[in-house]
Amino acid sequence: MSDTTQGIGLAVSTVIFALRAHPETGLSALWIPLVRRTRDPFEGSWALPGGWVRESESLADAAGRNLLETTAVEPSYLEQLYCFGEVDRSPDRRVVSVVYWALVRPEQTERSEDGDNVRWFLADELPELAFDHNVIVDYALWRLRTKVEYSRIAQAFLGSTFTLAELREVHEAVLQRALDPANFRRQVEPTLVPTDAVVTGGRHRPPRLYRYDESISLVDNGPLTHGPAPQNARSIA
Amino acid sequence: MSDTTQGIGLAVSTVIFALRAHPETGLSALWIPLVRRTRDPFEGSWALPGGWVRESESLADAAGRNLLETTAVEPSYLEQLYCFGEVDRSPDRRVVSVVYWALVRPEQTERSEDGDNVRWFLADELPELAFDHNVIVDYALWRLRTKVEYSRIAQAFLGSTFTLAELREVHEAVLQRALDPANFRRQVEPTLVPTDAVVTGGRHRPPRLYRYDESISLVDNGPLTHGPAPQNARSIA
DNA sequence: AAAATAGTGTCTATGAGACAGTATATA
DNA sequence: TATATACTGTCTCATAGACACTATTTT
Repeated sequence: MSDTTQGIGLAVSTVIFALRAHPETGLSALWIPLVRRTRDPFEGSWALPGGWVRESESLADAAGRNLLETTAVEPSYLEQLYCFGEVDRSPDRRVVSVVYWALVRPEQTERSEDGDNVRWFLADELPELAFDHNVIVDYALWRLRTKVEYSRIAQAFLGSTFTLAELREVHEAVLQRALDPANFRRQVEPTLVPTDAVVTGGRHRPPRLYRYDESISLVDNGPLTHGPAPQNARSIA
Repeated sequence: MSDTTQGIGLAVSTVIFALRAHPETGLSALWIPLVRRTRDPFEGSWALPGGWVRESESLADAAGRNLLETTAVEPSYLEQLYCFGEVDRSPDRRVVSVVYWALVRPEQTERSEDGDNVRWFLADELPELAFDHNVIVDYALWRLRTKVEYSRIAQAFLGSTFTLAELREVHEAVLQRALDPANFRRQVEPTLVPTDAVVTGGRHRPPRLYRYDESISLVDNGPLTHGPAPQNARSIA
């Protein structure tokens, strides 16, 4: 273990997911914000929001800060995705990127409208991105879709109360297939707390509002969720 | 995104698992090799094998190289575990560690006997380690145990051919509980290829030898296993 | 009453696990 | 023949999915 005089740059990038209507089908779909690069390499290309890690901040903090700076959005869920460190992934100097993925609620994206340098894209219809960012997004999508099936992260897309139909819509948007309302109810209802409120105004029987069961964590990430040490997931209510 | 003049050290560490008999029960158990630190911080403490990432090697290559250097062992399975980057995890300077975990076969550990600076420990009975390495091992153990239940990585602990009893013993050692031989057979046999050979010499009916089904990958890591981009898992036959 | 969604009941297929029973080697 | 493990058969229970049915609101 010799001394370190590394010229390796350490960066953090974030794949931010939000749900919005698909412009054609009208159904909910996954969107992610990208930033336009203003310098080489890949000047003019779209890329994931990111930046260098500061010496005084943890990786998760760097991800949160950068996310806030570039898209004015606070996540309701944030988790480390993977650390990308191939030698040639940046054409000039060596860069290692710790990538996080985040889920945000619709109201959290309101302050972040499309500008010249930030634009929201359909996650499944991205242009060619800078660096290896297409692969990174594909991996993040795979992780999100896998995790929605065995955890309760879908709730991070919704507000503090929601109907079962709304929660089902989130699952359907992420998994890109219709789910049976009856079976879906039986699967998720035990993990929710019913409120006394219902939603009136529709032209049909008013559905009940539910809220999170705080005693059940959204995901099980093993020892990393508890304990004093590095956190890999944080929920910001 | 300002210029980078980071003083952050980028290191790679590896949690290496092998199966050996438990000194008391005699059953197979998980062991990991640790190295004794020869300098501050934590001089004299045991720590995970690791070192600085060189500018010309990928993270996985750095893990493989370091593993070979410190324990003279080549892994049959190697996967990125997590990137640890809390600010205060090293008492002097800032260090970000990309941690890998590896599985090795018994014959692969023969060249790596215990010395003054390398010693194998029972994974569930470790002393207090340097840095945050106890947390890291706990997380690696959790990941291994989780993954054994839904993938076929257990085979990476065994040679090219093996009996169902041997494979079951691996699962039992990792999961720390007995498994029903009949049910275990039905679960894993469809993923194996039977050979014509059997093992004679025991005082009972000779069991058949099986080998890997190469057409089924040991794990499903989504887009990262395929494609041209960063690999997060490699199987070295 | 018609329409639309909320919510319940129930049947079937599948897989995990418990455990009895049969097969084939060695001592 | 005794014994030990290999291997097979089968029963039960829990869960996922398909889908029929009832409930309750608005128009």
